Amino acid sequence: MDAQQRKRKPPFDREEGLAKAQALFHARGYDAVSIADLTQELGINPPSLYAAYGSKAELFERAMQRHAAMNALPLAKILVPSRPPDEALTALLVAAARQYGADERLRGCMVTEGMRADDKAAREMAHAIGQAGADAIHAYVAAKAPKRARQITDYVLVTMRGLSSFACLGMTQARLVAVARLAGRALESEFTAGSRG
Amino acid sequence: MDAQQRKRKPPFDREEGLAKAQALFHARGYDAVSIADLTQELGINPPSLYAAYGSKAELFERAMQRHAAMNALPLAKILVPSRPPDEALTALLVAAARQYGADERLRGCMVTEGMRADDKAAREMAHAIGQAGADAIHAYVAAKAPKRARQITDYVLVTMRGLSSFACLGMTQARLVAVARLAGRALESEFTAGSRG
DNA sequence: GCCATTATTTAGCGATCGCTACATGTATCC
DNA sequence: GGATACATGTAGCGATCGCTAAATAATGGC
Repeated sequence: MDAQQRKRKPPFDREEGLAKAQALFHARGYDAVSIADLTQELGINPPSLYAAYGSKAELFERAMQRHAAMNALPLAKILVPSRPPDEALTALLVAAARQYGADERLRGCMVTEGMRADDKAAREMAHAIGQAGADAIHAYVAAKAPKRARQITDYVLVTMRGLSSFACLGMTQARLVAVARLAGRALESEFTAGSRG
Repeated sequence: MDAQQRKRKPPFDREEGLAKAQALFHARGYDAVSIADLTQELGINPPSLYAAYGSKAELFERAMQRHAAMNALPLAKILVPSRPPDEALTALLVAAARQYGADERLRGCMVTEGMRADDKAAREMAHAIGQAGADAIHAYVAAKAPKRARQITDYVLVTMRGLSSFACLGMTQARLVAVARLAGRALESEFTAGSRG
């Protein structure tokens, strides 16, 4: 350590850093991404990260919010009330399958997968963010089949959860979409008047 | 450390220890269970654990094998060739839903959830063990609808994966079973001669 | 009795975890 | 210029991770 001076880089781009963190968390999941991974990817040191984002959990939360804002499925466009509900929900499943298998590195649903993190705080953040989407689907279904809304919503969410998991496991987009289409067939007779209760 | 003598307990029961480890891994998942958790639960010290089971990953593998041997779904009894295949596969989904939601603490499928562990070795062990079940289902389906075997098998596995995840998230057994039954409806028209492909 | 084997004990290894104290540098106000 | 605010740098905190070396106690063969 001779005549070495400490150099300082200009302040780093927080939005760009958040985008990189989002990609890392999405690709590997909350628990498998360390602070060291993040600081290396963002090209900064830990104090800068904490000054900018507060903590690993808060950074994860902001990354999920960014993901939800930029990559969320267009529920409002897919679940239009004028559409036959079985067709609309099938379209939702297919759209999810497409997105979950679209990017080779960012597979599955970041929020949905986050719900199964080992860290409790991360889990709860993911659950809170995911609840909004679940509520939207439930509200749509309830308008079409009030008595069976919970079961149908459960089914759609379970299928999406399975699609996300298999996407993370490497299933191709084509196979995911084929599964989504087949899954939609279970809904075909669910919205006819008085069907099954 | 006065006149304190080192006392030694009798050798611990390895099978009982494996059972306890199995429960721990099932309840919390591979990554979230530490060696300290295991040694405390088994009432032993780390060297005893390593002498008996080799490593954390090997212990996990043996726990999964034990789980598969004792708690596996009775595929051979459910997927009997004489049964209508849509009915048999629905029964499989329902049986899975029942099992995944049966025990308050041991929710979901240990093997299936293990496939998503952060640790690579654990993931691969779970994948290898789970492959046997997937192959069995595929073989059954292929005997009934060779051309659509992969898609139908994918659908069944995705649904089971979703059921396991939601079981881990706390969904009641009744709701899981209802989802399984609804999921089965997608299969009703898949095995009629020449349907869709 | 006596040794070899086996299983336990205490104690701690090196690595990594999330996170932070403190000093150094730059920018902004006056 | 000088003071203040702030973001960066180095360095390292205490805790936990999976795992193990070395010493001690029980066991079985002879």
